[in-house]
Amino acid sequence: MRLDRDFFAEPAREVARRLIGARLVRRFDDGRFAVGRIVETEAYVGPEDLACHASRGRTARTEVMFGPPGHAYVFLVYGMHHCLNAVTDPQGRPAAVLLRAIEPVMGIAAPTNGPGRLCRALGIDLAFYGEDLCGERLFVEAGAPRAPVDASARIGVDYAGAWARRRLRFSERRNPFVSGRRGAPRKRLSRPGASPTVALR
DNA sequence: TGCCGGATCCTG
DNA sequence: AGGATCCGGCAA
Repeated sequence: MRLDRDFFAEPAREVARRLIGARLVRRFDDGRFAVGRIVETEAYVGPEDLACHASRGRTARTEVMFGPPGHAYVFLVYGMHHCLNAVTDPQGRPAAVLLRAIEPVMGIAAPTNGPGRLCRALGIDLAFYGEDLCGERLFVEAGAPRAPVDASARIGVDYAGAWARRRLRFSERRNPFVSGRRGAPRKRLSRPGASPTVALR
């Protein structure tokens, strides 16, 4: 069942939590589909949230967040990567949920762990700014998480003071497609004098 | 009109 | 650990 606009009209935190396990569907112009289970999200809860772009006012870039929910807020970061958000909350209250990672289900043969990779894999760029997420090219189907949903601090928003510490990031526990530490621990193969205990995650 | 910084990713 | 790379926002 496809998620309708009412689903997105709820507070960003709720929507972010409920999107874990749902399926993101991208329909390309040639009719082919790409589908992924959403396994990681972040809530940007409103103008008072110093990590939310809308906290710096209503501008051309943030305009879509002030409009009706269920539309795409896409922006460019670091000059090369796109990020896909779903606008949430009732119209007039600017808030959104960043889609950070999906688990490939169908028609995906590229990394999808991380917001930039997700957009690249699905062919999403600034042309999708304002796209209706209850439309034909991009939509979401209901689905439930398969494991407990963890809440943690959002990534890359250290500048936001106390807001950076709020646990507004949601991820499906132990899902390997969640962004962040990939595969084995970074470098620590053996520490001199370390006890021979096995890897500690 | 110019400049600065970023909700990231990849390579060395 | 550092560089790529470019758009929006704000200062001038």
